[in-house]
Amino acid sequence: MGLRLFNTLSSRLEDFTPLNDNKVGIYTCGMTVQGPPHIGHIRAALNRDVLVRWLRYLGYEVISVENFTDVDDKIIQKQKEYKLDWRIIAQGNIEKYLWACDQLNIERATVYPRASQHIEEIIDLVQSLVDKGYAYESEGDVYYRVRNFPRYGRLSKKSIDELVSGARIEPTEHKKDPLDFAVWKSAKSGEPYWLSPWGKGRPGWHIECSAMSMHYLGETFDIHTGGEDLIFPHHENEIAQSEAATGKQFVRYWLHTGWVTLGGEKMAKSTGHFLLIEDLLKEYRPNVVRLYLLKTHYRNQIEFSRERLNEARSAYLRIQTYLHSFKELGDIEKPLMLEEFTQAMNDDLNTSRALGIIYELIKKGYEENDIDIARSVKYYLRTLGFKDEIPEPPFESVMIIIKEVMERLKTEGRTEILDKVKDGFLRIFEDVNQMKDVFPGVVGLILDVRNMLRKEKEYSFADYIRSRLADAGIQIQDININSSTYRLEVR
RNA sequence: GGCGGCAUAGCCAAGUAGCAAGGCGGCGGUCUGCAAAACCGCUAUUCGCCGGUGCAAAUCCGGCUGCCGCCUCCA
Repeated sequence: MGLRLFNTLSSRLEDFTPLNDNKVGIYTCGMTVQGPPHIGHIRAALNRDVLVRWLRYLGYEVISVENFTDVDDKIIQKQKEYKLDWRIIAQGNIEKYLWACDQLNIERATVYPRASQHIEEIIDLVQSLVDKGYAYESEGDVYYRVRNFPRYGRLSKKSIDELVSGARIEPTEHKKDPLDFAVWKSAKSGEPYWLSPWGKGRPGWHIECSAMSMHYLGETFDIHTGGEDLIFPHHENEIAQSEAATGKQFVRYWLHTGWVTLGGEKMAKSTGHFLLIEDLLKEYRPNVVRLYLLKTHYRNQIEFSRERLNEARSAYLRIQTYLHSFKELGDIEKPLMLEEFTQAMNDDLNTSRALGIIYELIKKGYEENDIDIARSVKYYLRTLGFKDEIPEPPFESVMIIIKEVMERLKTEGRTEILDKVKDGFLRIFEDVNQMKDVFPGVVGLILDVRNMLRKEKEYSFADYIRSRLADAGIQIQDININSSTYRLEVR
């Protein structure tokens, strides 16, 4: 069975078939960039990343578009607040967002259009809505006439009549009906503006996504993703605008990501109740954050919690420990348990189940000591977008440690061991071309010294060496009294 | 108030009709001078509550309870 996705439009799982052969167009509602990204934004981006990766894995050619809404009421407010041009604020937040995405190994979208770069398309779209009678001008604003679009509410499962009670008209607005929403807003003095048939103004929120998505992906395209909170009114309005203008179906599959909550409540910029991704990444490795987020199915709510993140860190460490127990891993063409993994991912991107398969493989890997199992684990981690992490040998630290050890041997008068270390050094350097190749030999030498000390029950010295190596990111495991092995920590 | 979602072990989380994946934690063990390491084993006769359908239900239907969200800016 092929890929099945949960479509918000139908509220059910549907078989996925692209509009054009194997080409898939995806539009993701990115941020309104009046503030820096928090973990909720990143969850949505990560979800898109996993989807795009999986579609490509299945052999589809994907064009992925993710927008930045850089002109809206909020950013204009910030401009006044900070006395900074809105473009500076937008640029700063866009950079932070892309930085965080890169950190998390979220593949870049094919294109990142900004509302302000597509004013022409937006004006054309507004004009076409006016021409068709779906929008009207009123004192420099242009409003979409919701009641003219019978399918309004289909995505969010709302009826127009239910909406009436909640709808309001702000004192600054000139709507004919409280349900109507602005597609073009006239500019007040000091606000950014573009020239339009309705005077100086700027796009309303919603219209930019219709204009940009159709510009890059066509009037009908395959997948539109975003956070659950965008279903209403944002995506509902996008559908209304786009379908009214073209007379065609706008989007075929609507996918929505569940919340990240904090203290049981939804994170939101508007309430100041959120955790910046920048701060989170100071505490947790990107792969740990990815594991934490993928452990729950994308449509479910996730409670943000350090305990959960710490759990993810333990689990991640276990995966890494397993993989790093192989010196040279290599790749595999056809991994084990491929059918199970494929089924899980095809079932609406069930990453939770997919991760379960990875853990099963690791367990089996230890039992059977089969390198193909480790290669399969690596293969699946990559498929899910985890960064390959190969620990850097801490060469400098090791050189400092061996110097310390030699000095201590000297002061304690252990010339016998000291001589062995010197001999060992000569042997290491006899057959080496590059300094970094010396690393395993030097660590081995330190471990030999430690084992000699252990044999003599010089435990405090031995434990000192163990702890110095641990400081440098080298974890020792004693096999027996004569030999020890080590593993490098990923830092 | 209207609409929608969720409720599975100590915690997290898959599973949507046929013996309850997995992770974290905990306990026991192997190894060890010790271990914070590593591995192995154990850890839900039961899926919020009540009733129904059915050979069979966590899974379908009805009711109840609790939590969350949307209806206003929001990923």
